Amino acid sequence: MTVTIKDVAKLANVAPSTVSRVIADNPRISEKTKERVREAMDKLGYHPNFIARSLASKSTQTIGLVMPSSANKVFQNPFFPEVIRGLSKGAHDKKYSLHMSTGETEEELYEGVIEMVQSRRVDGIVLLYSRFEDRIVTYLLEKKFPFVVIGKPYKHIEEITHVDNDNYRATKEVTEYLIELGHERIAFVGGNLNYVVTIDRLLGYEKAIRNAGLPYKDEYISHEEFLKEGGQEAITDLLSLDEPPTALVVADDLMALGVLNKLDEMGKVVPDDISVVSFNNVLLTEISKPPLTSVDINIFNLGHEAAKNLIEGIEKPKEPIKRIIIPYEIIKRASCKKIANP
Amino acid sequence: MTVTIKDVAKLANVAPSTVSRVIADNPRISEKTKERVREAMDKLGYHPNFIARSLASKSTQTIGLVMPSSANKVFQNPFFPEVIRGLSKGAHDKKYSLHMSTGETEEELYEGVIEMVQSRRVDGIVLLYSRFEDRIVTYLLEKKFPFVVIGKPYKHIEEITHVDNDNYRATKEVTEYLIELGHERIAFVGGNLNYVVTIDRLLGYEKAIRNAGLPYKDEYISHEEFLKEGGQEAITDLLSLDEPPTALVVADDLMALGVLNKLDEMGKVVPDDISVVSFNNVLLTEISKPPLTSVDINIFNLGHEAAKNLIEGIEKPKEPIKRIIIPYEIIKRASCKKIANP
DNA sequence: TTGTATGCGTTATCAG
DNA sequence: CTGATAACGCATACAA
Repeated sequence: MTVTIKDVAKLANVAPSTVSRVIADNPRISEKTKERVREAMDKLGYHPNFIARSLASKSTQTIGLVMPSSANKVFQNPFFPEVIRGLSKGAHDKKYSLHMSTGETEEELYEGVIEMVQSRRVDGIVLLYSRFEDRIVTYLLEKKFPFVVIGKPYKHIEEITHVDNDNYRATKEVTEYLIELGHERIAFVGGNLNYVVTIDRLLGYEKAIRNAGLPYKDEYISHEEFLKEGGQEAITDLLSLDEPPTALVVADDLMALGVLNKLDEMGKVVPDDISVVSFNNVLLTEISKPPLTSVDINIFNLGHEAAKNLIEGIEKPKEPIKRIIIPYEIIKRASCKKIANP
Repeated sequence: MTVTIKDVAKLANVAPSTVSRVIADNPRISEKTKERVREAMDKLGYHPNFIARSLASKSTQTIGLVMPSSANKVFQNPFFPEVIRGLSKGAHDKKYSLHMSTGETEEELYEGVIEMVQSRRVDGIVLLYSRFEDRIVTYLLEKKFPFVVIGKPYKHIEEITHVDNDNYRATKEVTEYLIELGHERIAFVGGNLNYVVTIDRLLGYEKAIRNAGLPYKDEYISHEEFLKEGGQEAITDLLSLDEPPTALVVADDLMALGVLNKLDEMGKVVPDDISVVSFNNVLLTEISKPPLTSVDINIFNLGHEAAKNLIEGIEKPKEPIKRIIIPYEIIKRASCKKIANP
């Protein structure tokens, strides 16, 4: 039924192994027979069976993707399509393909990873996020299974190849930008504290505040899950302080959109009454009202480099652990303004 | 190094084939030996090798996903994470996993599909969109390879299992809703005409307009690619007509967001000056200003049913072609209003 | 430069 | 109920 290497061999009057070598473009085969074999392949419409090849060569040319559990709202963040686009490109460049781990809950996700590793379906894994105390990381480390994380690992930084932005510096810089605009009451609206990136950004914010000699107040720090639900309350709380902030550093564009919405509801005008900066620079920032000043963290490249370096690590197991820092850029739009009169 | 079925067999004092049967939970094996074998598996930390299993059983338990080319901006639409969530659930339910085809251009995408099929990496394919004259569909049909499309196939509807909404009726209904609110000048802002869904929605719109005895004007129909670029111009054009529309039917939430933005820029207030309805009901609709009235097409279920039915088709090849229609629901928010005085 | 033989880890087909 | 043994389709060490 299906045409195999043997059929090709027969037609081309060579041994199956020769056909195999032609597929691999082995230089020790003469051009003449290569040509003959290729003709036979064409004539029969032959295509190598990836499964068989994988079994024999013990390599799947596939990388596994681990996303946050799909039940999680984070999943909806436009960050993911974009990072996948980068991963896809990086994989495709080296003829790898992508396998998605599936799972609704944390538990299912973890099992999915174990399954991928044990059943040898993938040659390596990319974690699309970095959180505290991640059992998955512990497991992969222990198994010595090739993987890279996008973001900064919580622990074992020296042992894990990762692709990250300098979120500390980026946040420091963007906070300094607000300070330069004359703001002295700047609040930080962070996301889930379980993600390492949240902490990095918080620390950068703090550094800028302290460097400028401004008071670092706990009331100015809030961590709300996401969008509608909590994010909204956070804003209400912030604005009802005795000295409400005049500027907000929001850790994510999508969250910032929710913030913008809430501010509008409360009758606050951005940027006249309050300035807002956020992170990621996804498509939405351009079409929000007003367009958001946002830190472009170059999501595509995060994915691209992750795939590229994972594959290098797979193919050259002696490759050292790497830390790749992707540059960021502050994209100034219309959501920030010099403070009127303090 | 790696522990195989043979190691388990040796330890449990049975034949490898018996171990294989225990894995498959074959009822003809006595509980006693099953127990013994399972103990051995545990003790050795055995895990079946998926690749080997696939080769022997000629089934990969994997379904391939075909998304629009990643260069395309459509890729950024929150529709995709959500539909993937559904697919993921549907696949996971039946112990299948997901393989992503990668590719930046149409050409690469097409090659990716051929590769998936020929190399037998996947048992079936889900097309996450439906467009005109899709070579991929033609190819899969010709190869008689199992696949389902999300959306309505352009051709060969009777031969392709697909999961869709009744977009015609949904758009008709939502347009009628605007008519009931007193609107008589209603424009349609559609997306890319290459997608079948765009046409269905346009036709539903037309039907409602004609049913109500309103004039169907070409000037009220615009098709712009996406967001910023063209969508913006479309709005300018519409509003500079002699009889500008008082309501807009926009074919996609993300596009609607762009529209809202442009309207705001032009000093138009939604819904006081102009009403807007859109489609998909993604997360963003809630946090836009104003919150958008949107048709919830139940994206998750589109994906879930697609996976479910594809797998059924794979496992029972005699299964008939199916057409699954996912119900929709109009979610009324704050972007529509009774017309003041015509 | 090419062919032969064997193995990759399972499942499936026979027997018994 | 269980055990040999032959596929599955390809890669590779070893021969020639």
